[in-house]
Amino acid sequence: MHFNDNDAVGPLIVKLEKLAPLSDAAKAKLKALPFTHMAAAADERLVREGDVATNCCLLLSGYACRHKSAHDGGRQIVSFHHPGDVLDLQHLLLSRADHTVQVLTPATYLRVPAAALKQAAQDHADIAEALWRDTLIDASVFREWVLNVGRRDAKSRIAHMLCEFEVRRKAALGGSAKGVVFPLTQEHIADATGLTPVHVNRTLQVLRESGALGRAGTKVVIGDWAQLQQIAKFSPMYLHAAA
Amino acid sequence: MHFNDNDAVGPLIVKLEKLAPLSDAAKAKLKALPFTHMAAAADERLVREGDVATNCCLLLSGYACRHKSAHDGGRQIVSFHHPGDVLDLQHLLLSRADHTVQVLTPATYLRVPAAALKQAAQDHADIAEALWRDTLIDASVFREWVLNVGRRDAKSRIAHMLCEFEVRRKAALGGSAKGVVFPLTQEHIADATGLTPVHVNRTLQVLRESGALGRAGTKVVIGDWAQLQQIAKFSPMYLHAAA
DNA sequence: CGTAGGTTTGACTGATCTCAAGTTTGGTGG
DNA sequence: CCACCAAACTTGAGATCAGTCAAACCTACG
Repeated sequence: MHFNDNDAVGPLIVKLEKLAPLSDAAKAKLKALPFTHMAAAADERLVREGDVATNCCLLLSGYACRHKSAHDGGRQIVSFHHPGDVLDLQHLLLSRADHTVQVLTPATYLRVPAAALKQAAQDHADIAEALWRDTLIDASVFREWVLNVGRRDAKSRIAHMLCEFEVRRKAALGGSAKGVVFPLTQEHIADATGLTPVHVNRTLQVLRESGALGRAGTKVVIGDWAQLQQIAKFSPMYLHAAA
Repeated sequence: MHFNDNDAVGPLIVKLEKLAPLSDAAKAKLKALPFTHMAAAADERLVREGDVATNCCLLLSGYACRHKSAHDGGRQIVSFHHPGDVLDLQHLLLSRADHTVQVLTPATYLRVPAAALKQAAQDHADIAEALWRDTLIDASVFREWVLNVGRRDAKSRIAHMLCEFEVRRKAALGGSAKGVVFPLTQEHIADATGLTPVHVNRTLQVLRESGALGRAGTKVVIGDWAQLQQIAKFSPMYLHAAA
């Protein structure tokens, strides 16, 4: 199922041009990349911790996360991903996956052989720069998560995680924050913040009482965006304008 | 104080060759890099969070760390560094520092203009690959830290952090684990693990009682390396053989 | 409607934090 | 070599945040 219509890799080019200017030759190279359109059901795993990964995935629709497991079975989500994100660029140079990639919702994505993308980066310094910058921003976000999980209390920790999610969602999809529904269960939030689902539940109640958050059925929604950022002491510098 | 003796960048070449094979042309390019020999007193900051950073630092001797501050003043160390490490490769492509770089001990390092190193990477795909791989391993280590801080209890958390430190120290400097003295205060350990110094103190006592750790004056030393790894459930896969 | 997954609640436990003294250590200057 | 000092480490008691376990309760969806 190899297409070569130019539109399919469009989201990749859009993404990379935000990171570094691309020459026409580089864009042509990207358009010539082999790829496969894929669909994933909710909760499907794209890569498993310990696998040898030979593909990179460009998320087209839906949401995904990356997570690791502690020895006792505890799960830690280390990042969330939005449409347009490349999920596993580290597999260009590190073949053994140190974490699992899993979609949260039904999703579609483009699967590109890592070797082909790596070759594109070797041939075009501007492609390499864009991809490299993307991975550096990734690393900056991980650093912030270490701080978030290590040094903030439950309330600001959850608020901070949701702020980041919203800023990145908006960068990918546009729209305004008010009323945004997060595609997350309380268990996802717990796994991302290093808290238990029970404590997340209680903390969300507090955040709802203050109006910072609201609810849409069973899902969390933003109530007051300014207040949520205030509670989180959120400052998006660490995203390096990936936003 | 610009040298051009070939030996000075030797540690950089040694480091990068562990990450990717380098052509002779690439090595020549690295040897021609402009640099300055620097010395830092204990606790000196090389880069401050928020700075525009225009240099990269290759640590020659001594130890360093990177850390971020929470709004309430809480400090979170996000990585430790050993001789041979490049401290801030992210500044090749992200000019604004999202964290502080600080030495732990008196140290010497080579300061290289980021622009020159970036140019070297653009001219030589093998240099780019080695540097990129280094930053990807960095990111993998951050993911492990998120897990460590988010999902392990104080005892295994501290043990895990010390295991990583020792594996990386050994990769940089060689020698055996038994009796290794960590150049860390209990406050450093607390800042790296998201615990308070008081609780670190109490937990270290437990680890000493079991024999996993010992002491040399006021500093922590490894008592029983196998037991320490067992307590941490330490598995070095995430270091991607940076070890 | 029935069901499974997700959420909520209560009561209790426990790990870690806080604050506020001490005590030891390692370096420094006399 | 000793006395002193600052930094680092220890200790205790009490407070709290977050975890555990177990049972209900929703709510989306087939």
